Amino acid sequence: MDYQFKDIEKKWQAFWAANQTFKADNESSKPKYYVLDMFPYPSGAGLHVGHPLGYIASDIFSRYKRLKGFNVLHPMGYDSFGLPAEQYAIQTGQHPAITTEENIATYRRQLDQIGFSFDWSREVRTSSPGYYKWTQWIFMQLFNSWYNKDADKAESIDVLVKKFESNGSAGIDAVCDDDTLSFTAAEWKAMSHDERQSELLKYRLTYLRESTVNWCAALGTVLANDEVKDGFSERGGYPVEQKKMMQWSMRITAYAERLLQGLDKIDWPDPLKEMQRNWIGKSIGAMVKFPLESRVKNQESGAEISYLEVFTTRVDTIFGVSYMVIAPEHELVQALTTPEHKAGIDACIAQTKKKSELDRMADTKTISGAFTGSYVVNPLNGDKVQVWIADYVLAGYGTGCVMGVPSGDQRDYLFAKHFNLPIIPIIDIQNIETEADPTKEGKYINSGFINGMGYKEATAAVIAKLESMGMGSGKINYRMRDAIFGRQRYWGEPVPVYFKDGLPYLIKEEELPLVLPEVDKYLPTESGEPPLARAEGWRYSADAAYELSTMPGWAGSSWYWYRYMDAQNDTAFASEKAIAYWKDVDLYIGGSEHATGHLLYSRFWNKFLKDMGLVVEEEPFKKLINQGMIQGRSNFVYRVSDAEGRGTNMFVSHGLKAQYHTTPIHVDVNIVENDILDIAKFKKWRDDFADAEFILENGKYICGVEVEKMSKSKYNVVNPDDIIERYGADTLRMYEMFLGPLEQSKPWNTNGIEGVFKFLRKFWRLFHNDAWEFSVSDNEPSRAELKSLHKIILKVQEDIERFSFNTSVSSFMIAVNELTDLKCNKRQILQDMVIILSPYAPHICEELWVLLGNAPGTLSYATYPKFNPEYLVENEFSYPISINGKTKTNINFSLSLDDKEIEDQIVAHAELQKYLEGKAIKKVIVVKGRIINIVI
RNA sequence: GCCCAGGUGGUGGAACUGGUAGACACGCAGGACUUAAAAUCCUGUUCCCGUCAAAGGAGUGCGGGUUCGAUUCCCGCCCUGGGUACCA
Repeated sequence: MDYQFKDIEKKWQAFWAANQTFKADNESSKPKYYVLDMFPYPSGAGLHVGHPLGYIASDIFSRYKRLKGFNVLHPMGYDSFGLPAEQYAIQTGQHPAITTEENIATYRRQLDQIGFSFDWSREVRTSSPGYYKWTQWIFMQLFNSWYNKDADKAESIDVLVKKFESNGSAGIDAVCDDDTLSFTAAEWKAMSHDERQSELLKYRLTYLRESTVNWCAALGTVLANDEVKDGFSERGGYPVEQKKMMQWSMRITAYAERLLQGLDKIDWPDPLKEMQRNWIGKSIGAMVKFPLESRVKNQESGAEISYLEVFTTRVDTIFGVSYMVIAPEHELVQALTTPEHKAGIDACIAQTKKKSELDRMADTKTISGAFTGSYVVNPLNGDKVQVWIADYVLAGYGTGCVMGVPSGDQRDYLFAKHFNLPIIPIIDIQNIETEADPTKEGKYINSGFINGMGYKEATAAVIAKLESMGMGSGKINYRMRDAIFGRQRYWGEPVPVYFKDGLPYLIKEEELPLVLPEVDKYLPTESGEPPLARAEGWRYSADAAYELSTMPGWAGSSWYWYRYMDAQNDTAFASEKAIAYWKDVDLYIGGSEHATGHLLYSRFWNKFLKDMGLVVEEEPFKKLINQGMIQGRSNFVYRVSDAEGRGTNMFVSHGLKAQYHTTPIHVDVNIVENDILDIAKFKKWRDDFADAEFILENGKYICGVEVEKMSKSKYNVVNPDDIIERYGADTLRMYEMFLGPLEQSKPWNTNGIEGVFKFLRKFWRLFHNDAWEFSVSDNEPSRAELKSLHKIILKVQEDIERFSFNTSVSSFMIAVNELTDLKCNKRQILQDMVIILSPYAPHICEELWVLLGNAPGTLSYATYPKFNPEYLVENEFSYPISINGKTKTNINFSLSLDDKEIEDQIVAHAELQKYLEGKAIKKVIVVKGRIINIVI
């Protein structure tokens, strides 16, 4: 029979499901190996061709590891809470659970078609109560914990309470809020219950704090940065401003140093580690207090403030300070502003509120700021320094307050130039005519007692001086901020907390899961409360209301790999035994776009769970591979605008669009063929295009093209379904690998898929005679056949172990081409070929495996063939001969000759004379088995 | 802006540790088989100049550098993609 991929694939997928071929056991005499994929968010667009890229790679690896004798855990699930389902719910009224359920069914069908060796008995869904019960449970453990810096780990809050009871707050070294009180044991005991709870909240690893959010008053909701475009909501185009709001936060900063140190112990791509290091942003510097010329009152806390404190990494430049800047949202701004400057300050704050943090940092061209009218005093030279506000200073980083040193910092330089503030040179070799010079070389000038010193000496001297004055000290600062953990959304895990007298308390453990209540609409209430406020009668008790915000998208994904170890467990997030067996993830494959989100939060929760003694490894993912993103190829039509700039019904072809005013509109790539629009389909595609008219070129409408992220909203999603229908899953699997290096991003195209399909047919044909009858020979293989086989045994093994799947597909092609040329149909060769190819193309291999006379289903647990180097031994090599680095010819030499012997023969070689142009040979470089270079 | 990655024929890519640039495919051109098409097979295919054949020259985003030798290492620039804390 010819290669009937449809029948074969259906048959084996059914076989694997019926026999639970890939079910992993939680005990085994084999070594364990845990291969994890980043689980997908089940979007309404279905699985697109980008998803399987990583899954195919991990599946090849899993199948390979089974062949190598490992007990492999390879699970799959769904990260099923998220914004898109909620937005869809808002538009249609459809409950997100229903949408999600449907999407998951689609995903499952699509995944099954590709022939993955997942253990589906362990499937997880973050939105199912049986799962999020444990997400809530972990939240509770965090709430019940504090970070003890002395022990350098999280501990139960009860330990802290005991310390307070015996010694008060003395000697406590915790990661906590900066407004904790000092008290004795007696004072602690004298506190009211509420006072104690309020104090403890400042230490808990999940806690409430004021955070800035994108607030859209018109929609009455908080928006993701994603939903905000240029200061307006993407939906509706309403203005968005920055607003402060009480939010749940996670004290991830407690783990900053451990998150940083842990990077050295894991096998992750260096760029990704680098991104995390930069995100954590450890900087060694100093805190410096600048006394205020006159004291002010903090209007929020009522405290008297006598100084502004800054963090700086260049304390040595303190004599170059010519102004001070605080963030526009800094709590002292109003207090520092003098009446005559109030108008300017208020205008500046209003401007800032319109910009997101990202805009503020990205925009270095517009320099804006305002003088408050107040002054501080430089503690080292007594200079009076103006206090400004400027939006390049962020309240969330450091102290929200920066000392301006224009000679050493470019942003400060531009700011000083713009507002005519002094620029003081402080280092002798500094050149500050046109820009700042941040040099650390040279000797200090204009710098009081450090004049003449070098950088290191000066830094130490300044810190020592500040410490002796009580005006500063050395300090390590992290750029990373605590993670905001509340979302004003419906489709997420409810936070297992209720409020009584304004203080948060956990619900009881036996009350878990706190199930997401039903609501009439998925929008915020008219008064701007989150959607959960709509749930009627949903309160903890008559005098205690539930927390109304839900958890962020990353909550459920921060521990899911443990759930796979013991997915059905009802009494723990995973049993101690299961965790002790599987321990951690050996190989994790996913996109680098998660570098500073998911991958950091997961490490954080893992470290916390380790501190609690609940898991055994400090790091969750031993080895990580980033698969590249398969990008979409978007098509555009160009809508012509009229004189007033309004869109018309007329669309102009790409080549002629320069003659009109146009707006590009994404068009579904499925109604475009080779960039030519199918006009009939276009008119049917959306109602508002039914009467569209077109300006064509050469009778065709040519669409514009752009490469961007594959996404439903860009109408550029390509499903794997069509490809499977046409070529089968084995072809899809091999083609996605053949497309290029796993780690590289690339736009999707199907240009080369025919070649892969032809390869599989060619492979099938090796086992069949001209009449398509199965026919293999039991004769001894020839030396040439064995050479082809052992070349591929070695190559595929090496390639899989360095995740170079594209090159092994090429090698398979070469091997099959060679065996076809040799007309090889020897069982000894072909049986091993089937095993080697099976991780890549499992269906066809299962079929051939059985045709070869093996028991069905045993291929997955067969043994990878052993490589024998004897078959590859060569005794001669055709050396490329280059003259001054330019290859001229090839000459054969025995590989047993040493460099000197080759050199002697080269010098005497007659054939080379014509290349030497009569010049003398200066030097001969022989690289054994590689190249010979003659220098003349 | 900042952080990270990438840029090689008409296309996807290969060259793993500084050692023959373009493997393997796609596409294209020509041919075989066929009434025809599909399928299959064979030959050619980086560019320029040129030939019966050859022999030259250029060439891995751009400009420099190190080296006997650079796609690979270093410096500067340009372009593209990802992240930038409420997309996941």
